[in-house]
Amino acid sequence: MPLTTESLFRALADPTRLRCLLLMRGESELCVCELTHALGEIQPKISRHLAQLREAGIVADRRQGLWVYYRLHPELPAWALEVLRITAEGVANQAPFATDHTALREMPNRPGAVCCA
Amino acid sequence: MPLTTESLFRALADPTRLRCLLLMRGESELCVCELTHALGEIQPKISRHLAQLREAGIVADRRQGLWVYYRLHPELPAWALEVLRITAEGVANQAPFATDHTALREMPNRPGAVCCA
DNA sequence: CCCATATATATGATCAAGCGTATGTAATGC
DNA sequence: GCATTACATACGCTTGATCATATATATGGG
Repeated sequence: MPLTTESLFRALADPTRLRCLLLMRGESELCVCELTHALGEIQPKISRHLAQLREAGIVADRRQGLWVYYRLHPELPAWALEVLRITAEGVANQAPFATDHTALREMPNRPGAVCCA
Repeated sequence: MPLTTESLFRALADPTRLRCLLLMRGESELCVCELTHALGEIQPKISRHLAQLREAGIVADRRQGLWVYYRLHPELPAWALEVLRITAEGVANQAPFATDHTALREMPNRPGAVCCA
């Protein structure tokens, strides 16, 4: 079932989901605890929104050990990626999007960094 | 109050509103009866959605005689226009968006055409 | 097997979205 | 003033979104 405008824009309409997507767009993939830390939200809230994005076909997930990594779905249509790109540029200087990337980079003990450095 | 990602994407998430916006993007401005006819929906439904778009600052309206003409708000930020452009291209061949433009052009007695031709 | 960590889901409550029908308002012409 | 046309809004209803808290599941290490 292809991605509809309704399902994409409904996903982007919630700031929590949009923040996650814009973070994933910058990094190759992110686990739940990284997103939880970067956004400063509680884990069940992040997990529920990620489940919605997964069910809509907007993100893909991959389990590695204890961690589940999320990334933009590799088969996302080009127009959806363009919408994300335009949005990322449009909100680059706005809260809370602007601070999410720095909060992520300042996170201690990031799983990927710990085991693969 | 500037347009937020939340208010824009929430507006685009409803197919009725998105169809109206993509039609307005192609024409200079459209009155309610033109949108009602093009979409094949009842008038109060169109009117309620247009009110939401107006309150969100996404469209502007202008009364001329009996008719109220709606257009994309002239102060819409560039990134919002870009999102609309990408979306219009992405769904150009999909129902119901593809047929809306032709349904509009085949409408008899369009107000603008009647009085100004 | 038991425990700790990471993530997912269930629960119950609150709040907003969207709908069709009915009615209100605004402009025009007679 | 009255009727007509165009548009807006109120009402009652149903459905769905989001949340915080609590609990379940999964993996890896002792």
